[in-house]
Amino acid sequence: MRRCPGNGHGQGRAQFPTFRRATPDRRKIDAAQSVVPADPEGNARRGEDRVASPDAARGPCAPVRGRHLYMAAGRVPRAAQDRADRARGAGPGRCTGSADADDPVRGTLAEIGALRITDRHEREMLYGPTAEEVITDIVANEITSYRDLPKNLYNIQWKFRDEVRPRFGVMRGREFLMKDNYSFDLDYEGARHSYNKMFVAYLRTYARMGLKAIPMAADTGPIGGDLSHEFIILADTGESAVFCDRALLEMTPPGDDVDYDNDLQPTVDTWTAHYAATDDKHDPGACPISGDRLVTARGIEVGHIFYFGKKYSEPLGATVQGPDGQTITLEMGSYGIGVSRLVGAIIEASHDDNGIVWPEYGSPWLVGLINLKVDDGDCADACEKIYSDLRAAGVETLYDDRDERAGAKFADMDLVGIPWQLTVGPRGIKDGKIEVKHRGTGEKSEIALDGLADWIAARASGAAS
RNA sequence: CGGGAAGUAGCUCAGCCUGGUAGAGCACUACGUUCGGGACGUAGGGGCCGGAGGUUCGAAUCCUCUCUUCCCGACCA
Repeated sequence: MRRCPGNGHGQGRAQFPTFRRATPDRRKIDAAQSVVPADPEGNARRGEDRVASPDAARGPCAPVRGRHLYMAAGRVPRAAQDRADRARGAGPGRCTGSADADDPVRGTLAEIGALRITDRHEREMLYGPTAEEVITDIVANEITSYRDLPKNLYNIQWKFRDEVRPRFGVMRGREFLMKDNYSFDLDYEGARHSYNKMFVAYLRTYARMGLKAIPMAADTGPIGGDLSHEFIILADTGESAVFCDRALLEMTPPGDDVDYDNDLQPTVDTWTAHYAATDDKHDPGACPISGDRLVTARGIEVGHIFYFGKKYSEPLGATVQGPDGQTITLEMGSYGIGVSRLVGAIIEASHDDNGIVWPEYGSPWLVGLINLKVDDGDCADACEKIYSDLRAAGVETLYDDRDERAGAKFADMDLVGIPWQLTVGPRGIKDGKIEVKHRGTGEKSEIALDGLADWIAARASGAAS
């Protein structure tokens, strides 16, 4: 991101998008910029994702064949939001920031350091710095038996911070989408197992998004606790310097055969056995590994997990009754993923000279459909059918029906980086065939229209979640 | 809150040092050719050079002030 020439001056820094300039090709950069802005009027046009000819952007009266790419680009963060909403079920998040300070339960929030403020009506309020307190309070009120444990609750919401200096687009803004998990266990062993499960799950989650995330021992910071790891991905444009053992780069994340009920400690141990530290923890004078094993790079933090025991459960009274009638104070941990910044991180880690290379996990669309000749009846009919079939199958699709040159459409589709490209042109459609291209590998093949349903079914079950 | 840069065409920039009334690429308009991997030719349109003072016969250019933006640091996912 740092080298992408955009609207920046001097150093050539730019906002999103974040792939670096590989060639000084202004056309790509111009196109990239057109993809960026959240759509100015796209809200009214939600639901269909088509690429438009520039004509469409001129005014409401202009004939609309499709919609300009940037109209659809607001979908990237929106898709993340939608996914989050879907995962959460309907309705707004339950966890909000402020609470009445006079509430006896909330009162204990002050004891653990929550910020006390007075609002314009001179009411005393407490600002919850994190959702830990709220979640803990919910559990304290709702969970009363050891039989309900262990429990793992999650909270997905946009968070807001008074960021001193917002920069790098979605990487560091005043608002960001965050997913947090909170584990509740009866004892330390259980809590440690919960921690390990999330540790492994996060390794796999990042791997599925095409990211090599390296767990690094981290400060527990304001959340507290005595066990914590940051998940950092390496990118030239990372926000901070990181140092780690070369061996970590060669390790393979756990595969599909992980059994989360087994003891995961050995797996965690192998990942934490090697040296890895961010610059604020790295002391060049006291580095335990030799220079030839030490990798110096830049990293982006994409997740942070904590074990913090009874820090919140104790003061907030999150207890259950055990089998012997004893009161048990719960052991807790929390596990966060920066969802919105992941969008930027993925692009940093996955791009080439032609643009973004979205992994299937994380891509705003799974399929890009290109109509090479929009005024050809056969092509248009085929595309409409394919488009509706894909949508019916739940496959998120961007349909490029602009009246543009073929080359421009291919290049734009590569730039946007959608994993699968379906190309419909007069040459192939005569024989009932369309072209399939995979963005990541560049491999192209022809498939028959008849067989498309199977292809769609495979895609729909493969990557959608 | 400190430090450093930049403001000139829709966009990215050159011109400024050595004052003489503004250029390039892309984008845009028209016509023709082209049309399955970001086409080409010809002809065009478009800028009171961020703002205000000052120096000068003359200021984008030199001086002063001012506004805005960007970058770096502290902080943080």
